[in-house]
Amino acid sequence: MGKTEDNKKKKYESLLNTALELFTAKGINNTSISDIVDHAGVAKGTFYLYFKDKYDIRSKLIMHRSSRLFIDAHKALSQTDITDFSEKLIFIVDHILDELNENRGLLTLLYKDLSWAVLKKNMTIRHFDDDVNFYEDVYQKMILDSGIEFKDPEIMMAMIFELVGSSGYSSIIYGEPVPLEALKPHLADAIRAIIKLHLPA
Amino acid sequence: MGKTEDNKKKKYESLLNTALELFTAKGINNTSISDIVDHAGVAKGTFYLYFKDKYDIRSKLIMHRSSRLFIDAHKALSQTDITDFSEKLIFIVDHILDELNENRGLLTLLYKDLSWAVLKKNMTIRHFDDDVNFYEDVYQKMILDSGIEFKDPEIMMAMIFELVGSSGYSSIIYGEPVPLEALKPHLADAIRAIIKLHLPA
Amino acid sequence: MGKTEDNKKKKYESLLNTALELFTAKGINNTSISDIVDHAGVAKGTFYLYFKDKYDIRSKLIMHRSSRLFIDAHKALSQTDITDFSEKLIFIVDHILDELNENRGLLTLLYKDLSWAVLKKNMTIRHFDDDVNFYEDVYQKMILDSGIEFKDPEIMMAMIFELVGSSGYSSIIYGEPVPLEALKPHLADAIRAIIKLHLPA
Amino acid sequence: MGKTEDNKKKKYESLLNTALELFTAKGINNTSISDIVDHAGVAKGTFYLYFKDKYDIRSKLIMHRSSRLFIDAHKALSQTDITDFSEKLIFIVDHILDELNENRGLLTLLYKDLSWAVLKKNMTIRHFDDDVNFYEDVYQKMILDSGIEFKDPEIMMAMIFELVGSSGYSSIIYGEPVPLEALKPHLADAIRAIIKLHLPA
DNA sequence: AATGAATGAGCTTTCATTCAT
DNA sequence: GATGAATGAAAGCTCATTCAT
Repeated sequence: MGKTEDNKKKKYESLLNTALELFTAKGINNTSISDIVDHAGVAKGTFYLYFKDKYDIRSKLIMHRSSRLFIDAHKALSQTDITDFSEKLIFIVDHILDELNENRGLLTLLYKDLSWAVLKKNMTIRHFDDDVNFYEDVYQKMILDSGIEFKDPEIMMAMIFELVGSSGYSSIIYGEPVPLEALKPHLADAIRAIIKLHLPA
Repeated sequence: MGKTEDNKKKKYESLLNTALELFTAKGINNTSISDIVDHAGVAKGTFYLYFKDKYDIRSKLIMHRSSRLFIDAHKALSQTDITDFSEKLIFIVDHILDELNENRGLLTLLYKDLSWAVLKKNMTIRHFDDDVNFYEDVYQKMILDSGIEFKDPEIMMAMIFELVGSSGYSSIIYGEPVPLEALKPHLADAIRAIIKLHLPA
Repeated sequence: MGKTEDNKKKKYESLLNTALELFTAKGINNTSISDIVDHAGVAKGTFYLYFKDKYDIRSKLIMHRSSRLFIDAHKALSQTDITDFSEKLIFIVDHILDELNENRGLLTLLYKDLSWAVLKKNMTIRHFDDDVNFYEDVYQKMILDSGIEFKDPEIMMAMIFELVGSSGYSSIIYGEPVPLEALKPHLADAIRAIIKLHLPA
Repeated sequence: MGKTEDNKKKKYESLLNTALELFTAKGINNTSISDIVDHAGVAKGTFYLYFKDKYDIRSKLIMHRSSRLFIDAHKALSQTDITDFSEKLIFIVDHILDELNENRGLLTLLYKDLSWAVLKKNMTIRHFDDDVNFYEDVYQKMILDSGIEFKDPEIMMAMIFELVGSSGYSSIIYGEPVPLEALKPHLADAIRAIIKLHLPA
């Protein structure tokens, strides 16, 4: 890799990381591009070499970071000996919720703009070498491995995703209706119940 | 009510209604206070007599409008002869989703800032004479009427609320994972399953 | 006139006058709105209360100042006892050229954007109380007074206007093909010749 | 011509042609050097190897293109059997106006910065092998051929040039005071009248 | 000669807020 | 209470120019 190429990557990543910090700390509305470049130590014009605007860098961040959440959860799962499909999914859910609980800034960033629809559409774009498509690479493989022929597996996944995301957000950020640890078993029950609804007759 | 009093109310409501129109049409970020007062036909200074800022008027709007959604749904329910608790809840859910489907601007406004936590906390403030507290006035009464002693009724309601809100949003706005009409039966099944989980042993 | 009203007029005129000074001194391309408001002693936002942008203030200036040139020339004419139509026109031309020769900044500002087409179209708008429509108020009256029924009087006027404006500009700014005083008699001859072409058969 | 030499010429001309396209399409103020190099397919730095700035490339363009107008007109003239001096000039004028009418972008580019003064001064610089000096190579030869000893032939030419340029611009761009075809005979008459003024006694 | 990443001064424009009337 | 002219900080964005490669 040439010196220039190297430098470019450095600046690009510096901008991404800085933006994440500021977005999670102050929110995107209160973060200006001047803020970002100042903290990243690059000139203002440089920002526009890599990103269209604030919302461009945000969406790149969201996709990259949400991918990482799924990858991490999946890695952790592979080091357990859980075999049941439901329990696998619950493990992943718990793992992701724990990570978000540790990093509430990230949760806030992701939550506002990450629905199942957005995730599914964008997960196919690999922003970095290690981006993964959860729906295709992980979820569908898990279903295949389970040997079960679910009815409407995508709707099933979408409902679980929305339930977990939305309830998890409320629980972590507001402690409502109960704190995360208290919510988890209820979520697990609900997930099992939703999966059961989609088992073949 | 005096003439002055009358005039005050008029200006106040003009501001509220105009803000709703503009927020739903252009989003809150792209709506300025100048926009609001211009369209409302009052002077700029007048805005500050009634509201602290843009976010103040928004939160007042959200509470008022979400209340109305529940009131309308509940009124419609009272004109049916549905008696089963699950079916009542499903009726309310369908009714609200239909209204939001008709008014997607409102959905967008409400969605980002309306979680179970916010709703529960704010529903106790009556902004207008006809505001209603769904959780206390409607939901708890429905439970009482059902004669069932649910386990953790608030967690049950919260999960249903988050599942419906989040999935409904994706479905209405993006058509993902399926359009609203196709989603409804799946949501109904999921709601019944969640309720079942909370039936007394 | 109220105090506020008075103040408004003051600021508006301050902006106009300052803009003229700067445009003539540095050219419009090298004059920023910051420049204008700084020199005019008003806040930046104030500029936008009165003008859309730099080009809006320019066009208002052009119309106002070109009107004044014609008014001044006409006033001066009325204090002579010239009766012949051609000589009247030549007097006006000389007078205007002399004024522009004294104020080359104004000439530069006017020249690039003031054609017969623009002048005719805009002269009907009265930007200030004393704006005058040269074509309707002055020129047509002069024709009437002359008692002559010219062929195509508008084309005649347009050609004279363009010839004088364009040659005058070159002469004043570049001294080409000859300095103004040397050019005047040639222009006078050409004007008489053009007028002669439009005399009735 | 070596390969490198060849390549240089190619880049230079690519820049010139691209600049002309963009200037005529969007105006010089709205054309950036980035625009030019992007469309020309060369690197940004390369621009500065050949031109000082935007205005440098413009003035080179103006001279080159205005030369071509006169060359083309003169070539066309040589294929007619017009012998009279006035009619020759009128033919050239008509020819140039027709070309500019077909290419209004070029007209706009030329008009703002092309007075008799500029033309005369710059026409002596040969930017390309085929550049021609209208004043020296064409006009003075035409006068010689006519056998007439005009009074002040340069002033005569300058006035005709300014009259035609300025009236033609208004007519083509704004249709004022009349469209080009209607203007032509009036211009021809005016040209003949001006020439007549400069015939020897 | 040619490149194009990087710069940062400087631009236009918006807009929440104030306060004299 | 109601007004709306005035403010000026701060935003997003552009772009001519440089210079290491």
